[in-house]
Amino acid sequence: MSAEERSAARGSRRAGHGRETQRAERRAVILEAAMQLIAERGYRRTSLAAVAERAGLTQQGLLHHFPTKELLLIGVLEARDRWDAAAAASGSWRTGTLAQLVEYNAARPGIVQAYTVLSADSVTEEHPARDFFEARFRAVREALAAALRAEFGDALPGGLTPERAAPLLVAVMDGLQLQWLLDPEEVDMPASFRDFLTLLGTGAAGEAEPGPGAGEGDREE
Amino acid sequence: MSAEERSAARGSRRAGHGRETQRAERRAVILEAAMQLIAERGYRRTSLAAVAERAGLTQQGLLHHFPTKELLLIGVLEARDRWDAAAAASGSWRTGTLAQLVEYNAARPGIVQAYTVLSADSVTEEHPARDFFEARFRAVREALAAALRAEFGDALPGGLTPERAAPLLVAVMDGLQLQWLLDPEEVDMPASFRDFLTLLGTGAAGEAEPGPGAGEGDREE
DNA sequence: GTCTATAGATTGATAGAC
DNA sequence: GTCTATCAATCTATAGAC
Repeated sequence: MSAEERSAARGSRRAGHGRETQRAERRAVILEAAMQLIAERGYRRTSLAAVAERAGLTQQGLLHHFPTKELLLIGVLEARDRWDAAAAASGSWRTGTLAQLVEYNAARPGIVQAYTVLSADSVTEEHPARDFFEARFRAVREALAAALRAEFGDALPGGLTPERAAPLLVAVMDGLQLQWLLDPEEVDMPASFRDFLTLLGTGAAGEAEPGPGAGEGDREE
Repeated sequence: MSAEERSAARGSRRAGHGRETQRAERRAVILEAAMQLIAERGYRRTSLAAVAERAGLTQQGLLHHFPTKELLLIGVLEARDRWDAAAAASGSWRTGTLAQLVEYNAARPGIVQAYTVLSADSVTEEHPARDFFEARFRAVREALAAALRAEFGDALPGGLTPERAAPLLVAVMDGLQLQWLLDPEEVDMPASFRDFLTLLGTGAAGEAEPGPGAGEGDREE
């Protein structure tokens, strides 16, 4: 009975799926639970027991998949980068894509919160994610500068070089996220980001004020 | 003997200084230690015992001045706002003042780190500093917008209204701090901020490119 | 007002049965 | 691969002597 219950709880083994797949699914469930909790409470206040409970196993079962809390954190960060692949991995960035990404983030406060809390937490001494974020920010700035250079050449319409615009773009995105998380009613993150693109001169300045009565484009539903 | 030792350890009571002053000095020492440690390790990883040790008293002595860890945190935040009064309290903001503030911050990574870690930490659930930062960001945006309006009227040279520029200014400052803390060699925070002021059209655009060979002004020594 | 002592809870991690 | 049981450390906070 208990064996059947456990088997059922894990989901019936589908044909053609080997143990590798099951293992990966289990890890994915754990990582999802960990990301949710880190977003809710921060990394340090998130206990392994709480993650395990939400993932539907015991703390010790969790430690079988991620031997330490630090390795679990790194797993979460890598998963977020995978999820975020459109922004971090491919070199095919354009400013329009960035505006879409901000739009996308504005609908997912949990993930944004996990990222905001973790990235700021990582500046503390000997934080396990410090190297990760340092490398990530550098890579993002470089990829962004390269993409801007490919699109606009040596200078953006606003006058900045791509290399000087890149850290500002990243800063605006992160800074707006913080204000928006604290006060979503007051801060219109996508609109503010479009304002910044307009300043840079890379934004679709025409689209910034689409005019009233247009029946297409911005509809949500 | 022990009474004399204790009296000596606290510093001899100077004439004209009452108990109130001693108490305030004691509190200031504790707050300084707490801010240092929060900057180094974050709020949650900072134990009361560690703060007490650095402040030169026991954990229980500390709890006499700040009955809970949360009240200590609030004390630190209020002290930072007092220290930061030039930026947060007075309504006499101008963009030149902001550039100076960024410059000033660039020389004080400890305080910037405490602020960055705490503000991001505060977005987590039921964080004791959440209300503080929500109110603070709102007040800063409003004061900034009012100052910009007084200086430039309904629209900045770059085209934005003061109310739309304000959250971007705050975002750039916070976002640059994060990147700079992680990688001070790579990120020139004051220069990037001046780039942003140039975009806004409020910056001293002439100073932005002083030209090579100038013997004055930007020297670091 | 500061101390010693300790309560009371939670944490990350290990050992070993099944 | 997941479980039960448990450890050792650490934390915030309280009680009471001096």
